[in-house]
Amino acid sequence: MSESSSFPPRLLRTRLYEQVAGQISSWIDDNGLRAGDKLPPERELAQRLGVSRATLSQALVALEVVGVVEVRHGDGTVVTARHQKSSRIIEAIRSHADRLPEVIETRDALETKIASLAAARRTDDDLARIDDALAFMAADIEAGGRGVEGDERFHGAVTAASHSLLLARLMDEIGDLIKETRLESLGQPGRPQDSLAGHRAIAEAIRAGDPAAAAEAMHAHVAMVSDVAIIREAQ
Amino acid sequence: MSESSSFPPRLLRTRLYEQVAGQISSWIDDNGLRAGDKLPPERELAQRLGVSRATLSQALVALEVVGVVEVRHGDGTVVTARHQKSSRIIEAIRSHADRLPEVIETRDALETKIASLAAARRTDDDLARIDDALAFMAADIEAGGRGVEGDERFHGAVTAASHSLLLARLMDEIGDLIKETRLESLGQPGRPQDSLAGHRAIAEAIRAGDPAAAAEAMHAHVAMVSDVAIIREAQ
DNA sequence: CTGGCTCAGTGGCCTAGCCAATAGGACAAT
DNA sequence: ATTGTCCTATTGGCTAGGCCACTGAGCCAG
Repeated sequence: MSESSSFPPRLLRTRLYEQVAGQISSWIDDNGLRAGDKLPPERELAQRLGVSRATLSQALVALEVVGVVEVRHGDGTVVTARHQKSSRIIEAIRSHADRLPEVIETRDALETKIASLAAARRTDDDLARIDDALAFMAADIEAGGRGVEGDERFHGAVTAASHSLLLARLMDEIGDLIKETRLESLGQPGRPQDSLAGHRAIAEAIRAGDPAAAAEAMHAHVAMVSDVAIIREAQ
Repeated sequence: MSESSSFPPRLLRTRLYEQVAGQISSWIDDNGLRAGDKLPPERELAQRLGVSRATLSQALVALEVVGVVEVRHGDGTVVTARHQKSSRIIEAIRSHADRLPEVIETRDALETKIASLAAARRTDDDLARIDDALAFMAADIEAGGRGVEGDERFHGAVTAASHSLLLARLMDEIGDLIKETRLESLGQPGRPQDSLAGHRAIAEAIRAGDPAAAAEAMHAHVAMVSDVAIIREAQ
């Protein structure tokens, strides 16, 4: 019983510190604060936001971990240089649907390399996992599914086969973004089969231990996904 | 007056919540807790660690932001599936010096793509910034420097010219790691000049608007850096 | 000009306590 | 048997108020 993915919005419950962190963050933007600028003292800030100092403190910890501010004992809280970057970028991209091409580009850059490394380094176990993913996707499509999960597993298995923690980490980083493109792509009629064929070509190149062929196959595969996204764009 | 880099260890001052977060994190590892497993109640945990509930709460916020745990009101605190991933990876890589090749690989994947995009999209302003960086590096080397900052500026300018927020974000992500390889590479005698020559080749391809040539030039450049790193490895 | 001192401002952390959400059991209704 | 309702112990959310520790700036003696 394949579950429809649109269920109750799972009404999010925010903790107070999250709201506070968000407000501070946007306050920083709105007032154009730059790196080095100071935030108001905790006591004042807490009062202005209507929360206790303890809660405000939690919010500051969160912002500190994310790298937006730096809390200096005895001195004050200052805005960091890294602000603007990191996490906000993901949001920015998510909001601009016309950023989709960027996701494709990035995916192409990473996965092409990953495929060639996988071809050079894959162990038999890696290969087995790749085949498993392929079989899973085939069965799903056979049963009328879109093969979304199989697709995800396949790319995960190939990434693992590349034996590069760093590349895996970056793929994980943009994982959510990729998932969106995946859903769009596999939603097109006939796409799942095409995608499966692409996967098979990639798998064969990896099995043969041919880096160049693997890279080329992966590039072609990503390009196929790209078509869809760009077509949607043009609408 | 170039400063010797070995100064007082700048004794780090940790906040209590950081220590607590660290302890909890390693406690999770040591006891082999898996996704879904529960942590002890806050009251008990705080007492065991000898801190107040407020401080423990900050630590949990930090761990939550990083994605190690999920705090559920009224239920408890559970370990997340994402544990092991993300932030820990960077540390793991930093500690294993033999991971350097991974950095090179990743850099190659990203920058090759960035170079080709830059060739296709660069504006005149982008080009001007690239030339500025080139000139800066040349002047630095002329004056006996190693051109470290110029190198950094150059790659930053090329990244900007690619006009891809996502790729820029990922480059930023591994920026620290790259910086280390940069220092190693440019420390070799004769390297700065070679590096500068490589940059010029890249810049010309971008100026000419030739994506394939730019990609190739960047690939060759990264490969050159790679040589050094691998040689060090073999020692 | 340098070094030591003081002091006001600011964050770090704690204690104590009430409020709110959740899970799970008891029990009624079906 | 199954389902729905209510109760309650457990557990996190948040606040209030207070003391301690650190920082930076100004002052003063050398």
